[in-house]
Amino acid sequence: MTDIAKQIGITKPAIYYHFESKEALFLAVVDNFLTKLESWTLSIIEADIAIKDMLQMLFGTLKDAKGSIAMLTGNNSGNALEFHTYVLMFEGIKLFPEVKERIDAFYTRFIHVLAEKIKDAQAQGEIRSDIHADAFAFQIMAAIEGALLMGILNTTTDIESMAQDMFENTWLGVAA
Amino acid sequence: MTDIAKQIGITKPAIYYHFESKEALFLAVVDNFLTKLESWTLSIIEADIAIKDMLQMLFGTLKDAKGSIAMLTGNNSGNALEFHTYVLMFEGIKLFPEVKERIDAFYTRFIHVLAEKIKDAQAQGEIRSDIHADAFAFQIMAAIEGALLMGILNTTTDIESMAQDMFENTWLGVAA
Amino acid sequence: MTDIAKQIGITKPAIYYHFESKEALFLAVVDNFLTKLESWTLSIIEADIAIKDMLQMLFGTLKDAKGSIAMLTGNNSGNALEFHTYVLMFEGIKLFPEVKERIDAFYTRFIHVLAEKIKDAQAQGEIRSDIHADAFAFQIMAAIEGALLMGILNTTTDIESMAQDMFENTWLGVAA
Amino acid sequence: MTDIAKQIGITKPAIYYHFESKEALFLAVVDNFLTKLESWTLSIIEADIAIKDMLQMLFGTLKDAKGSIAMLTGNNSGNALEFHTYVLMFEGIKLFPEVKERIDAFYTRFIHVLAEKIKDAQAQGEIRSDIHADAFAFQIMAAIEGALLMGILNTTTDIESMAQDMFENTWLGVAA
DNA sequence: CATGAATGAGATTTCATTCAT
DNA sequence: TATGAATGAAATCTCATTCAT
Repeated sequence: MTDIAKQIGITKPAIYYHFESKEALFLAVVDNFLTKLESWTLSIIEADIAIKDMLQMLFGTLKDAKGSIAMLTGNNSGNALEFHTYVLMFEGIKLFPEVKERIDAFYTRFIHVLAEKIKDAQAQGEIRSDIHADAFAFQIMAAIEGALLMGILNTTTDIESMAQDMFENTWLGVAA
Repeated sequence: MTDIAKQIGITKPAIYYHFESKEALFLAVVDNFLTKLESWTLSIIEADIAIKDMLQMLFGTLKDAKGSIAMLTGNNSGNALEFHTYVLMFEGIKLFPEVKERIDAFYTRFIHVLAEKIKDAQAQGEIRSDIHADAFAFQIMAAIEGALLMGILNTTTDIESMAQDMFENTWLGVAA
Repeated sequence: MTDIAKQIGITKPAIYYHFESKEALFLAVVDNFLTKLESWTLSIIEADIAIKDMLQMLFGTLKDAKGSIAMLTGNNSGNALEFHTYVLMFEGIKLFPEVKERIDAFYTRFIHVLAEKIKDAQAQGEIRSDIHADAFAFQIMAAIEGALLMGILNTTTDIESMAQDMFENTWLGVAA
Repeated sequence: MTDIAKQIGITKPAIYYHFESKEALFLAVVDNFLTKLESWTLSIIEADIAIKDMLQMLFGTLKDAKGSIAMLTGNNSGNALEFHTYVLMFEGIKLFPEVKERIDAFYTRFIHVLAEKIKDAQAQGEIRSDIHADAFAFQIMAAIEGALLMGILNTTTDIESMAQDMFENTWLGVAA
């Protein structure tokens, strides 16, 4: 709390005027982040575009992961930010069951919507019919989440440059 | 430290007899985990088996993620373990530059070895030659890491049951 | 720290609000003492008075050593004080190089100023010219410091009563 | 105790085999030092030599203060030793009334013996009769103690080179 | 005589929180 | 709204001493 007060240039009691406790402040931060994350993600996933373009967009987010996170957090103080976003989520889950449930629901919804899109595309003949649609939706989500995580854990590999190739590999494998 | 001492049935000073500080103890834990993780992972990735079998094995780890982590940590006290393994890694990275570097090197090596396997398979005619091999290796790693992460963040979806379908989708897409 | 907090009627954390650490608090105490000691001593040594009167004053400080220290420390809780002043200085030297340097400079300056006074007095014909001036300045300082120290180590001998005789012996020996 | 055990290359319990407690060990050290100091000092002060030669010898100890202390402590690990000898005495006084009394008696005896010598010398016509003998004995002791102390506190000034001049100043002043 | 591994008691320090103004 | 100065509770760490072998 001392550090936060110092950073924003007020005193500790002033923080307590606005927030009941450290946990309440923290929850407000997580809450704010999740709200933005949800609306941003849904704006992509519920867009009325062809499946190929949607996959392109999804893999495209990897090309500017830093920019996206800076937008979501309202902070672009650089490199450590993505890392701290993960820490934020993990701490949030540890402390608040409601955060855990919300993140859970977020993913479930994301995967569900994407799976429906894929099934439509299969009906439409755009995607091979022998692909397991639910697993594929999950797989896309996992590949993107995993790539973001590895962008933090494996700084030697440059993900941003791989995003396009990953998309092409994926599309090559599922296009009807 | 009080909790740890209580758990293992000794007094706090006894811990300090064996470890210089709380951080040193923590580093020893992370170190131990990483050492096991590295040797286990390399035993898979450097096995002399067909690429299809290797992919099958890699996705197979998702089927018993809990069991694998229990083995690596020597602890099978259940559900929260995978979650805490991530927290362990994140804290380790936050505190020790050496841990960050080690994890980075681990992934780089993993991806490199896998990419070579894939290129060999392409030369052998087992995998389509129009697949971007480096991106594909990265993609496999990311999909598995992402799936593990989502196993924690999205408990509603049952990954373990999806592992086989994910493998089939993947192989369908790349097999020559 | 517990004892100090109790003595001054606050809690330990309150001390830490004002001082970074136990050492910082200790340094502040030593610093305060040295600052007062320096200004008090220089007010004597740089006074514009005859050498004989100055020597008289210097030996005179021995007559009320306890009072002088009580003044410098702002504490007159009696007997153990002089002893603790030495402990303070020794601990200060042990812990902080800056304290060592400051005390060193203090003595060097004191001796230098006094030696100049003595040389002037020799030129003036007040002090015998065959006296080694630098050594005599040092000797005065040493005799006074030594007498103060012995006031602590040898409580059987009553220094205060000897101060006047010491001055007379000294003056007898050097007066022209 | 850990440091001491490490220094002398044994384990802590081994120290406790030889000494009841930390304080007992410390007292043994102080005791050993004081015993040597007493016999060494008395061998000088009770020597059957002319007063002038005795003063010469006393001031002479300043010329090799480091050597003398190394001899008394059985340690010649250099510079910090004199300093620690003072710390030893002060701690000893703080902890053990018997040490305080012993040091007190040591000085009292020293001064008494020296004062008698001086009175004899006055009767003999070697020293001016208008010198206050008791104060002079004390003064010699104080000058030497003070010079030793300043050798530690004021390292800028080189005492060893001043020893001879101090003696000459002193003798000049008291010789009949 | 000696040791590796402890321990009880307490020292220093931290930190979320609050009081008085 | 805001602050300087605290505080209760607990965390990390130290250290003289001892136990079991």
